[in-house]
Amino acid sequence: MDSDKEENTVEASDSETSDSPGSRPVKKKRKAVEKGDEGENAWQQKFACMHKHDSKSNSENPNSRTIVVLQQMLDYYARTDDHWRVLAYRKAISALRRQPKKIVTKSQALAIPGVGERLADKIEEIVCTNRLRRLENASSTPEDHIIQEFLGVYGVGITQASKWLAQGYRSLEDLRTKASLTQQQRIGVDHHYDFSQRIPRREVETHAEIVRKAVQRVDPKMQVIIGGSYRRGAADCGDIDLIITQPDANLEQIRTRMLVLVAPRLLNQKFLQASLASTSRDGSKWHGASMLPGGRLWRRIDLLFVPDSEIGAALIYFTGNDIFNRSMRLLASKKGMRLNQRGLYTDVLRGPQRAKLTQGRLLEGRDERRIFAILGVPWRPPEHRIC
DNA sequence: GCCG
DNA sequence: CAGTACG
DNA sequence: CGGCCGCTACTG
Repeated sequence: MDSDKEENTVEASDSETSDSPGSRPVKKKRKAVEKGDEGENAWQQKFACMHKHDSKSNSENPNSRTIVVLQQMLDYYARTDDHWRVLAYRKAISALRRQPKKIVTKSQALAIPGVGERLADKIEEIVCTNRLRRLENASSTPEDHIIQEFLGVYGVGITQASKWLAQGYRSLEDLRTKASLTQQQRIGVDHHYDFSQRIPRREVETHAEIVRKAVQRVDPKMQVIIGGSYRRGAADCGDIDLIITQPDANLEQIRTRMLVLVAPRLLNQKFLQASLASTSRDGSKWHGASMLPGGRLWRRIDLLFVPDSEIGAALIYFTGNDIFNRSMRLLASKKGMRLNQRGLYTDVLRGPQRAKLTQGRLLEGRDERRIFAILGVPWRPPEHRIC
């Protein structure tokens, strides 16, 4: 679910509210690193993670009209399963959002990294005519709307949506009554309305508090950190992202406690309503739905189980946003490293078929700031990681 | 779609 | 394995 | 031209 459209951040937000170990402003000698790398490598500036998000870049943005139209074009290509084109549009829109002035001409547009010949033409057309003929030719057929609606269901991607359309299903009601659904899709269809509603920031905190209470009843040392768009300071969120961690506990201990003790209890007391995806042996996540006591809406809630040694990398991953993460990971790989939700590693040596020859050496997993520093990315507080 |  | 999901 | 995030994690 796209939870970050038009991300409105809370002003003067308490973005570091939650008890997050590893995110303390540790005083270290990373000054040289930051100063030295910033601006030094011109090519590195091309990565979105190098740019801090400007909170004024949403509604009062001079290019907002252009962005809206390009976004519709992006949505169209998403429906046609053209994900590389979608990626290009996302990057271009992101770059456009950072422009302080309105981009009017093709040459102005071409000067923006991420905008090429084709998109520059489109930008100029949008500015001049206030519309995009290509979009009006391609979009708004009934089939497009149906695909769009199907894609909004949890567990439904472009492949399944297209199949259902070909089979003649035309509404969520059709799916609910006639289609063969996986368990996830069943829940997704039945609660589509609930899941499409935004969650006020305050409510996210309430959900987290209930989980925290349950978790600390098992062990007071266990911690709950709110991630996702909440940690980026959003005023409302698409879902609830919680990191469950504990000092001096490994993943297996945390997972076992969560799956054996905490989750069953929360299900029993009707806070957790349904499980969508749950780790089995060596995994680390729980996806499902929750509802406040006396509430009416089911909310999507994701739990991530994280050992202390990986909390820094997990915080980066679970804070996002997704474009920021991909940018960080791409940058890491260009520098001969790998970044995932567990840590920053030196590159794995690979043989034929990318088979791993060596495990790769862990550079950092615990300290969020150090991962930034090693990559040469100036520290960005969560609210600046919106690309 | 853009970029190297 | 393909499909879908998470940030 | 090929790469575009993750040796990501779950489901069926």
